[in-house]
Amino acid sequence: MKKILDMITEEVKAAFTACGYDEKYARVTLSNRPDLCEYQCNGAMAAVKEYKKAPLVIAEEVASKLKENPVFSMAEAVKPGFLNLKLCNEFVADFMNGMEEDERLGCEKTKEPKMIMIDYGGPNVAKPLHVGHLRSAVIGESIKRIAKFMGHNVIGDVHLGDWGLQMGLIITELKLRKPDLVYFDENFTGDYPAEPPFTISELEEIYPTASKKSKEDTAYKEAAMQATYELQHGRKGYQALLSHILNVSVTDLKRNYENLNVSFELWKGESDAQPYIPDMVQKMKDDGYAYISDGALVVDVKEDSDTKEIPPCMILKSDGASLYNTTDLATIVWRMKDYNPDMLIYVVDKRQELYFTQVFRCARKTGLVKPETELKFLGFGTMNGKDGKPFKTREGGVMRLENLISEINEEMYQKIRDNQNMSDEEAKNTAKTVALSAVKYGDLSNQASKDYIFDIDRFTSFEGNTGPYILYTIVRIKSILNKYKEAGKSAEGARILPPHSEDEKALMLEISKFNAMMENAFEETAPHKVCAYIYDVANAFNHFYHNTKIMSEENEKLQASYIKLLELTKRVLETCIDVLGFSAPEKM
RNA sequence: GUGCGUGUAGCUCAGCUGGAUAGAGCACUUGGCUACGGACCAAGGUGUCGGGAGUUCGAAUCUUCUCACGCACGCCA
Repeated sequence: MKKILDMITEEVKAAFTACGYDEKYARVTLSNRPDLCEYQCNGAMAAVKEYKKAPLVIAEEVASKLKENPVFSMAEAVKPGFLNLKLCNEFVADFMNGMEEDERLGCEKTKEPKMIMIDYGGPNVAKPLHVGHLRSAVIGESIKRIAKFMGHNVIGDVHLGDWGLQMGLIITELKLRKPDLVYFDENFTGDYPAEPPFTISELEEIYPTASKKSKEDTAYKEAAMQATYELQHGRKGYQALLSHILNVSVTDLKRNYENLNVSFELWKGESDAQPYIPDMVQKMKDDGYAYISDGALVVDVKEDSDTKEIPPCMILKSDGASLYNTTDLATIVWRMKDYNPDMLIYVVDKRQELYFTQVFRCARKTGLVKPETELKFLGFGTMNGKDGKPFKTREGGVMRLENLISEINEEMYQKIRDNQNMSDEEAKNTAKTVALSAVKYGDLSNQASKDYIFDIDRFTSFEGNTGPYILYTIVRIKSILNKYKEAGKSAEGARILPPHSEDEKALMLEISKFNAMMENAFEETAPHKVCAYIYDVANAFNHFYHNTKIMSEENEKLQASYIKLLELTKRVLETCIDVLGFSAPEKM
């Protein structure tokens, strides 16, 4: 389905042309004076120079042409040269019916599906998720869903931090505690046990302990570095341990992400990129891109247009070891090889922007990616507490994500239990659903790139621009639809009639923006646009709802039309919250 | 020091590919409930859009200077 704005623009273009003006002046926008009109065109004022006529004259000519057009119920020229437009009710109703009949609500899939890989999540194995991981997961998941909805092939990769000293530390600590384990016996040749020698909670305790020790004890640290080295150079027992660590950790991570309604197609880690490093580095050397600078192997990534000196991208440290850049580049290698993506999106803390600029340029320069492959850095801002400083626990420590979520679940549970008579079980599940909407909507309704203040009280409120408010609106619609059904009625096959009130028309006009909004949200990778849209729709619906008695409407056809409009509203809202990554309960 | 980002109502945020009177929510005041779910709705006022200059018929939006804050700037990730 065409976008409503495009349909209107076409009509206005025709009018401009018919009056002898270039159609480029016929750009139509949403009215910024809803009291005066629904849509407007400011082209007459811009056309003054070319045609040497008063803007009002031009606007009036076009307006009189448009008055003959059945699409518009009003077309008038105003003061300096504005062209104010209102849509004909029948036209709007047709558009609603078009959306209603389409399973995609009038939003066509892209004609050129791309293979898009999204790198988000970024947890470290053996370390619990903390609040710093929240944004990447929430934003990445939403971007993924928006892209999928638009018809692209999308793969989310969690990109585990499973490489480096942290593994050596865990092995070292474990060896100290349980030296008799077969993993430490270099002469062992049999099969290693299938059962891991630790639980997730032990693992989560081992790492910080080891990390702390290594900072105080140099011998300990050296042992850990040695273990890391041996692990990375094929020591069997250690590799068996690594896979245990991975299994235990990933199982736990999956459970945590599931609670967030976040999932990944790929659970690859930094370690998966390691096999690609030697060839990649060799090729960079052979091609003459990589050279030694201050002992390290680097690739220049400066460009003439830079306003600032961009340091070279480091490929290997002066001791020959790989580093973050190396792993990320090698990750690009396998991603291109296995999936040949048209676009790679990184949902990462915005402070890493310079790093990724270097990595992207290096990948492009050394031919790791196709010239047309799009590399996109989607940096997000910090999640701050009410004091405007990075979010911490009351004690000032790093907040575990799990704790944050259960805190919010609990708060929501209290609210729901007090207000609804439902079973405890049901209240808990509903609370989880609503709490997730609070967290995600609270995050996504802000622009990703900005820092934002995580205010539990505000996010969990049922009033205002919040997730719960959106859910409440959906639940309310469901309730009416059920009542209608319980009354033994069906709106099957009914048409949405032209609006009977200003409120109803306003709701329709809001709804009609759906396809344009979704397309835009994808292009700008901007979930907050989806939030803004559903908030507008929810508001428009509530106005309409408040002024229109639906169940007591006696005209059956009109009532069926209302029901259809409600169903459409519900579908639109549900589709939107689905791409945002949460869902609505039946009751709340 | 250099570069990037941010600065809009008391608070939290939209708007930023130039348009009419700069918008929401929260908070505050007032009014409406034995309810198609009042967790709602209606009404009320709040602004040197950080500041100056410029471009333009027209600037929160574009250019430039400037102030404040934040972040990043080769062997961490």
